[in-house]
Amino acid sequence: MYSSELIKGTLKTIVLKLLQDNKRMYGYEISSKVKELTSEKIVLTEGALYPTLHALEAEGLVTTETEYIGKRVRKYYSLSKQGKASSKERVNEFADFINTMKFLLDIQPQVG
Amino acid sequence: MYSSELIKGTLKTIVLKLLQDNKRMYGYEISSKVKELTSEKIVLTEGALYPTLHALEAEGLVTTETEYIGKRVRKYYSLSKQGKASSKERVNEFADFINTMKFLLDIQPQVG
DNA sequence: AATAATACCTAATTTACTTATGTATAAGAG
DNA sequence: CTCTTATACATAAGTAAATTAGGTATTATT
Repeated sequence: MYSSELIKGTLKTIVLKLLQDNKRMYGYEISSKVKELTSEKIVLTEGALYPTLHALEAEGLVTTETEYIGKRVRKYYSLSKQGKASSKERVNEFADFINTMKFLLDIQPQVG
Repeated sequence: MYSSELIKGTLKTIVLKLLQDNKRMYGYEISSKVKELTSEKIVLTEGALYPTLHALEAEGLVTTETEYIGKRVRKYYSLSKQGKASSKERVNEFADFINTMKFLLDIQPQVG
């Protein structure tokens, strides 16, 4: 687990990228997927995730569909057209940022 | 210039790393150096930098010496022993974080 | 003489979280 | 068959780390 400061500001980027790869996901699924993909190094708390999803919807970057599995509700999120564009932009910006930081912090790519 | 969210949480790491490379720096110099090294992609605002330097001092990670250049004051910062250790830790953690994020966001190292 | 650069500082506000709490259904363990 | 864990959503209060905006003063440049 990384110190919480580090992850700050990357949540929206992570969510948008996952939605780009998976078309349609619900909150709990996003959180599980990130935990799995990062071997629990990055864990999205519900208190951060749900408000972020609501913000993305308010910004028009995602659309939602509610479904019922039995009596249990699931809210699926999909990228809108702007969401797809925003996702690419954000990932590119982050990639650029990584390069700048690697240079600034003199981080070498590890061999092996 | 990156969106301000991205840079969040990296300020202390950047400052500690610069102090590790340069032994002794003053606030304005740190800010100028970062601007220069990143071609103005990362610009530390004074409202963020000075409180951060004070916090690092309060945490015992840096020590200070005040000098006068003519009548103008300069406050030099140097890493303490703990500061040096903390600097390495933070840079390593960030390097690890970068790798996790590259995987998660499917970022390829660019050729050329 | 006016402006820009150097050099420090802090207070009010905003942002993006964490922590805590709440509701409810479904599955699995003992 | 009851208890715990997992699934699945949500919000509210508090906190940390910025931004924004202001302030002071010296030195260099136009």
